[in-house]
Amino acid sequence: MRVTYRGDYALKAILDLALHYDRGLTTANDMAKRIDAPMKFLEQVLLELKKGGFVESRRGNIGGYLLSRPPAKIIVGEVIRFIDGPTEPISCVMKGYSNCQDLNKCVFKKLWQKVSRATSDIIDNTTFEELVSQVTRQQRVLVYSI
Amino acid sequence: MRVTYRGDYALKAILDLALHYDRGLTTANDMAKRIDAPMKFLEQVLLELKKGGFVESRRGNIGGYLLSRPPAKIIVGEVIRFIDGPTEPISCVMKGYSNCQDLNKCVFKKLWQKVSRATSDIIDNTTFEELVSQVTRQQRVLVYSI
DNA sequence: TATAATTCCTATTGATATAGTAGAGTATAT
DNA sequence: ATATACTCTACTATATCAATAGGAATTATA
Repeated sequence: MRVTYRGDYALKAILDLALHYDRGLTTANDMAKRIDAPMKFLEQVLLELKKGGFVESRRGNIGGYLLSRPPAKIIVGEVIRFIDGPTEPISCVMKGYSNCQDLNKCVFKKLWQKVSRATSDIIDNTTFEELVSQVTRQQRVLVYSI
Repeated sequence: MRVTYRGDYALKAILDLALHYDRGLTTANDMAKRIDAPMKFLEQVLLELKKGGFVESRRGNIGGYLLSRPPAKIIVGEVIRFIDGPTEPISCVMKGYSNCQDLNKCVFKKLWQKVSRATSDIIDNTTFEELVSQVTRQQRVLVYSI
């Protein structure tokens, strides 16, 4: 698995929207500043996220973006796969691939399947609700420590 | 983590040598046929593996390659990192990277660190001795089932 | 109705990585 | 000598990545 800037921005964009969930729209411009992404690049990513059904948008003056589902129903693995493609470390372990002919190859296939499963266990069991609560928890800690 | 063809061939080459450990040299040509890799490409990979101290070679007539250590002392993670580079899913979790300024970014950093550790747990605890015994076990099963 | 703000859409670019291909040079057993 | 095999370097074609750019379409509001 390799997370690209697209993927990184996508996750950060959704977290940003999750942190503002139920509090109106967020513009690409504001978001870009907060997550430190080039705004025009972020726009492309947001457009993709819209096609993926993760976000909705409103055009025109005072337009912007918002989540199309509550943060609890958006899963990290789902987003990153949609943006960056399969998370498997090598194509031979991807679904739809025929079995290896050679047994020597198969021992590696098993290894990569393990890696693949371990990765999925993490990214498919993390929702943006959890991430939001992690952020707010962190912020409380910070406030106390000041 | 993404395993390239270079990495894939490197692992398969070392397994091939491990299966012939203590039984003389193996030529790039023979190996290429067995692991189904373009021979000239494999040569480049073997040269790298030599630089990495994983294999040794002998030139000239009846030359070839052999492992420079017993299979029990060669670890998958070591090889794949040497050939394909860091296995971290994103650069911000790599060693030598400064901490994130923004807390929002940090929740992802933690996530990718988890993925990174889970991956390392697997690839850094698998030796070629284990892979060899898996292969031979498999072959026994096959023989019985014939 | 004009305007400003905003999303939507597509094209282009520069850099880098990937997966080879090719060919000549060097060493060595017979 | 010669055949065989490793060594070294250069080259190429393709794809991916990370933007950058510019304008079209939409919408609230003055």
